[in-house]
Amino acid sequence: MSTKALSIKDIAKKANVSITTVSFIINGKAVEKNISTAVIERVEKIIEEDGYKPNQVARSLRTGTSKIIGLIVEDISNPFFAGIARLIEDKAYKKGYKIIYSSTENQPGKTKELINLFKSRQVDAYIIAPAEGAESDIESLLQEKKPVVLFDRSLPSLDVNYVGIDNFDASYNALKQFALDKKKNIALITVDLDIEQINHRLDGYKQALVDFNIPFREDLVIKMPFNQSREDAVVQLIALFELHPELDAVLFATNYLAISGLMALKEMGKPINNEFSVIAYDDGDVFKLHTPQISAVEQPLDAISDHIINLIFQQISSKEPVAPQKVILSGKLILR
Amino acid sequence: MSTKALSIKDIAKKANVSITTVSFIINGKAVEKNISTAVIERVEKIIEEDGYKPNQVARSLRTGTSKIIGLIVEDISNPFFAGIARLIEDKAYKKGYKIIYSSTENQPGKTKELINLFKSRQVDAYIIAPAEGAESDIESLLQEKKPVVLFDRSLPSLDVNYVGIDNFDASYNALKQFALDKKKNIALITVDLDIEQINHRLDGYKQALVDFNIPFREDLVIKMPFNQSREDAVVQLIALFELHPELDAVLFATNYLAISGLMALKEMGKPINNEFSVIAYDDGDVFKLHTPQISAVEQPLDAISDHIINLIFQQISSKEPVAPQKVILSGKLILR
DNA sequence: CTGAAAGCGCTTACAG
DNA sequence: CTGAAAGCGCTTACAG
Repeated sequence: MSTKALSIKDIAKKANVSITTVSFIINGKAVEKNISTAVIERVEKIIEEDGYKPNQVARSLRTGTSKIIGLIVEDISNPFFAGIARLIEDKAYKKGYKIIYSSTENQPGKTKELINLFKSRQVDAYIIAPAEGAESDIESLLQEKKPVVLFDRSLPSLDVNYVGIDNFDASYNALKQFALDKKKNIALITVDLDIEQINHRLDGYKQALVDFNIPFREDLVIKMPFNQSREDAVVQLIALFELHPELDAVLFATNYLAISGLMALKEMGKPINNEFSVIAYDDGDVFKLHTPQISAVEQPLDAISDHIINLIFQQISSKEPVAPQKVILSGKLILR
Repeated sequence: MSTKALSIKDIAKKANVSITTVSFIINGKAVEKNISTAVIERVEKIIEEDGYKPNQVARSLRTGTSKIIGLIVEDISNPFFAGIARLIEDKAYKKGYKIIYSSTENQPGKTKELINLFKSRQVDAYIIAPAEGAESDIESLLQEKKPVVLFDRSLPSLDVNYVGIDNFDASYNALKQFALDKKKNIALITVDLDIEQINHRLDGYKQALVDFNIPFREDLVIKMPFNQSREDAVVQLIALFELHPELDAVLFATNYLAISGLMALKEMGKPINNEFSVIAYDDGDVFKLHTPQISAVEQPLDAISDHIINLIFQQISSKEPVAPQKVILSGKLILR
């Protein structure tokens, strides 16, 4: 019924105490401030009965904190980011924090815009999968001593917390498997983004070729345009597979590229078997249910989220600056 | 460098005007308030150069609005909700609004908690896929004249905006297809939630059986526990399929149940073909890439998000109360 | 043991 | 054409 929310003033009046007293009680400082038990009980009863909830906005303005964590990713609907978002939300919620998110679509400038927007909302901490060219924006956050954790993509030039998998290693292991299977013509289908994670996936591929004595061929590393439509990707990949009938193995550097690739193969009627194998980054139902099942590099979502949240709260709760940590987990090669 | 953000006071001082003047300029009321062009230009230059951004928290406290929309869903990592979240984010962003989200996991009480939390943050509008028993919480929002749009699941007892597909119709059409294919023993695999959307999916199934002269069998409607693990679901479904070798068609009422079902079938080595067909709710890559491809009821994510956002902004921008609308779209049966 | 008052950074009715 | 001042709902240093 009440169209207007209760304020601390209303509670104070009703309880016949000052708003100071109510504030101390709300914030659990009643004992420390020697408020009498009688008063505490009276006030708490009124708060309970009237369903009073402190106005967080006023609190934010006064304290400079918001209990909100900003999450900036490339695309919240990508299963990898959506999974991380879900797990982070859960863990943050348990500590009384909420998440506000935004997708950058890798648009340059969007990261800066989002950070400014979040700043003006007094966001307490930032979890960011940085787009290309986000260094300076994140640098400014660090200078202001804001808690920041990057994930998925590191920015090597910055001394900042990071959680991710060893992409070099993951690619290397995938290639090692191909080498064991006597593959000779192994393509890497990747994306034309100059971000560390993607670069490492390429580096691991190259190093493995060297170590296993497979000649590197420039024309077997395909960098697909990032903002390409699904349809265009499928067309391009069909052309690729037709152009290179000698291919006997493919590593896809992202889950959406793998999906496009599988669609291309399905359309062509080209089977996946001992003569033609594929491995995809980021495991998912689609790979488990595919016929045949698709081998994949699984990122440990739960461990990644755990580390992110722990690093965030380490920083939030400590007065002194905490030395940034780089947490590198292992991607798990799941052979099927 | 500046560890402390600029305030309107700093700008006013630097420009040698009052904060009132600066505020008018920031809020585009300069002309209306007859501020001289010289002053406007001077102030705007300083704002630009110093990169001043108004503190949104202070603004919220003063105006009672936050330019934040609250999104409450069952699970943000479910592809359906993640897709909606992405599209809504985009459309809201263009109007200067941001999204704060939370997952309820269908826990009773969680909705109330989230609404209260969002209220205390002065969220301007609510987009909710309501869990069981959320009626009274949403009712309280309506009484406070907050903009609210429900989606995915309607609450028939409330006079509130809603966007969703015609689930009765979608199930009916799926069953019609099965009838055309001369199916006789058609199971519905659904979830044990008493929410409208799920009930309608069952109702459409039943009505179609009547209309197409197929006997209804209680034992072919399987209500799986909502919070069941993937593994348990697969075990239960394998048992089901073994118990009912006479089954010749299955309609899965949610995408995750369909995925569990496909895993069960794969594990059993039971093929999907003319003798045993399936249709799934909520299309996705996993169904397109499956061998054979799986027919599905596609929800038009883009149209759903468009309607949600339009309804939200209709309410936000109008002074008078707007009559609630129920937008019922069609699910599209994609036969493969 | 408790309260009056300042102040967080804005917006806006009012005054001139 | 522009400014001083009140007030949004809190927290907290200070006073008694």
